[in-house]
Amino acid sequence: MKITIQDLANHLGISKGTVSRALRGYADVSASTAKRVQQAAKELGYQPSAVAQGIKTGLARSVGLILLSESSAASPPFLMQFINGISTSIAKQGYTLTVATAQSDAEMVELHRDLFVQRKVDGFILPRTTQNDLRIQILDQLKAPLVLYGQTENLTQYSWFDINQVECFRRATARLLAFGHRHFAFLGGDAPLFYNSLRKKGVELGIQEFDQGEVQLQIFENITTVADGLECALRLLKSTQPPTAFLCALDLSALGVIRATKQLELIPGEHISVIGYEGIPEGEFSEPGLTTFEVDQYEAGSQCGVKLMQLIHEKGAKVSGTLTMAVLLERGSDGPVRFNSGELATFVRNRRRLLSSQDTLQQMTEKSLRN
Amino acid sequence: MKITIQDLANHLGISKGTVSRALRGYADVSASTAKRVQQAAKELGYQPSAVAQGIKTGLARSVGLILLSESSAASPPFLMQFINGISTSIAKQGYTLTVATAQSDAEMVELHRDLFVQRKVDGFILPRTTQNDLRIQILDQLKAPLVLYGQTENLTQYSWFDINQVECFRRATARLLAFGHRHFAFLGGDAPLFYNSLRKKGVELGIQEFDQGEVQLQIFENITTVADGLECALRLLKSTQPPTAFLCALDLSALGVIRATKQLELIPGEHISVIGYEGIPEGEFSEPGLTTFEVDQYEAGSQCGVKLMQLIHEKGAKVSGTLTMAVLLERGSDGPVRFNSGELATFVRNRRRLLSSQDTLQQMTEKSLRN
DNA sequence: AAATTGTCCAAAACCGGTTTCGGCAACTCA
DNA sequence: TGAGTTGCCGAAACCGGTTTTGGACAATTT
Repeated sequence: MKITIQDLANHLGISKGTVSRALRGYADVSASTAKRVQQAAKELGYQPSAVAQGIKTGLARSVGLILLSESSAASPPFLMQFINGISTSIAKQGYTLTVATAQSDAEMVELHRDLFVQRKVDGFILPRTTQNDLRIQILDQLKAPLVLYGQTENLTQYSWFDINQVECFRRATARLLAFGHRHFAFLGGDAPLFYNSLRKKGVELGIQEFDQGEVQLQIFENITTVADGLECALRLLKSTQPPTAFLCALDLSALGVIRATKQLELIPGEHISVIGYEGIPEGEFSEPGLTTFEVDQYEAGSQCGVKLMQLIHEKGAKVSGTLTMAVLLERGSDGPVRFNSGELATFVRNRRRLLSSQDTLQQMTEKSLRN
Repeated sequence: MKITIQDLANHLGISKGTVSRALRGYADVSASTAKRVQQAAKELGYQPSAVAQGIKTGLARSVGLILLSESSAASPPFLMQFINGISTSIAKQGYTLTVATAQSDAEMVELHRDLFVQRKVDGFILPRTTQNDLRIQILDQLKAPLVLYGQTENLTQYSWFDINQVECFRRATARLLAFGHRHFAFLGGDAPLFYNSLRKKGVELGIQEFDQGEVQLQIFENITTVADGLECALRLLKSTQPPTAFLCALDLSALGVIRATKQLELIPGEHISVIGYEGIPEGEFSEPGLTTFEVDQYEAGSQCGVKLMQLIHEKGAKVSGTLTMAVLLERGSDGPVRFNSGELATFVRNRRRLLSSQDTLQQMTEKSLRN
């Protein structure tokens, strides 16, 4: 059914070795024979089996990307563009992307090991790096090529690509300080992931640079969904010392904060300020638009792919790290401070009284209508 | 570096053929030898190379999923769960998922051909099926196993999995008719894709069953984003014969409709009704929550994976189609009709007059403040 | 004219597995 | 005791490529 190199050789009346050398461009094949072979290969639609090639070269011509399925009740927004970037950048060298999902950290490690020892992939891209990443440990043992999307400790031994998140959050903080804000909340994301410490560090750095002893910062962790952000912001805004500026590690939680302001009939960008990070499409359509850092996930995937190709092909290739910036999208969710924390607390308290009296009014109206 | 079957055989002082047979569970190996081999394999961490295995069996133990990158400025919301479903269901038989992206339809077809001819994958899952799918044509020629996620014409020759979208939209339409709505808009999605015709058919069927000659239906196509839905709904609501019920092929466009109502200060579920399809997470957090059909993408991926495994392994396996239902999530965006189309038009007209006079007022205020 | 060099290709070895084949030793049965 | 089974395993063939080796022949040099 499928045509093999032997079929092609028979068809041309030459040996399969010659066919192979002709197709791979060796010099010891006459130009005329080479042309004849290439012609015939095209006509008969012959393409060498990647599997058979792999056995001699020891390469599967595929790279692995393993995702934790648990984390993704909502799909990681970055996924499609990231995959697209990887896939496109490695396609040039005939590589494809193998995607697998693990249900737990333990399975994650196993999967990396198995895929590599079974030669299903030649290397890995590791997103969502942690402080002490178990995947890195096992892949180190196996001497498997890897590229990190994100940073970790002891970075010098690995190739990696990342956004300068410390700088992003430093700038975001400086921006809000310049707007006059003095009471901050940092809504962190997945605590075990390295990005979280970087974003937090950026905030702390920004405040430290300013430092006049008057700045308040409250820090929260594991605020990863809209619901989390909503709940956290509601609690804070109802407190006696509410922050006037919310720095969110993730756009999703920032959208939750905006939703909380809606419930209290506060206006983001006016009564309070919110800045997110990632640049998910929904941020453009919230009311007001979410000020955030837009990350180019295609570029990230692409760079990771290129770096991994270098490690796999150029033996003795140096590892390399790259840090780029995300772009600040200035939309409407942040702005000059209007209330300080105390004033905001009072404002919210009055609003809630008003709202609940409206509720009561509405309940009374409805009740009277039902009777 | 990597341990081969020969290494293992030498280590045990037996032939590699015996090692292979022992590991694959042949009966003509003594129980004691088999145990010894398995023990040693575990200790030395030997796992057979999938590449080398593949050359004899002719299988790559991987299935292909090729995505059109152009379509995904926003990531297809379904992606992560779908991938998770496929990956998990095929992992049992040692299969992995190969994901590639194409930039155009032509490249899409090429990629399918090349990946199969090069034996990088043993079969394909085809999402986003069209009426006359080019991918199917080429894979037919190659006799490549395939499973459709979605339907197409001449379904009997293929294995496929799909949601009964006709029935979903028939029910949605019947529901809105029962609520008293008589003026409908159907906001279709990608016109070339087969799902679009199915969802439209469901709407038409629902209306036809009811048919008292008084129902109006306006149909639109290629409304695939929030922005599209917003723009389309604004235009419709400002018209002289606005629909009171919006049936949206996609949740994203339904969210756009809801946003349009916000701009006009209409209340979805009260002044108009909106129903979506897909069950994206954002639908839960809109105000009001979006009534929609929730599709289990994990299940979809899983079923596609299982069907494909059957086609690849059980030779002479029958093709099979499966149709399941999505679950209607009754949230707040639809409800009993309040205005008929004419009344709604008047209502909107008055609202707009009011809003623009507010705008003018605000402009005047601002102007006076500036002076 | 003989020796050397260069060109081109067939043959064979190899990659790491799987599977078939055949043979030895031990056992069964008449 | 001898023929026929059976259990177990080594040897070898095979899968579809790549790469090395070696040889035939022509062209060039001496």
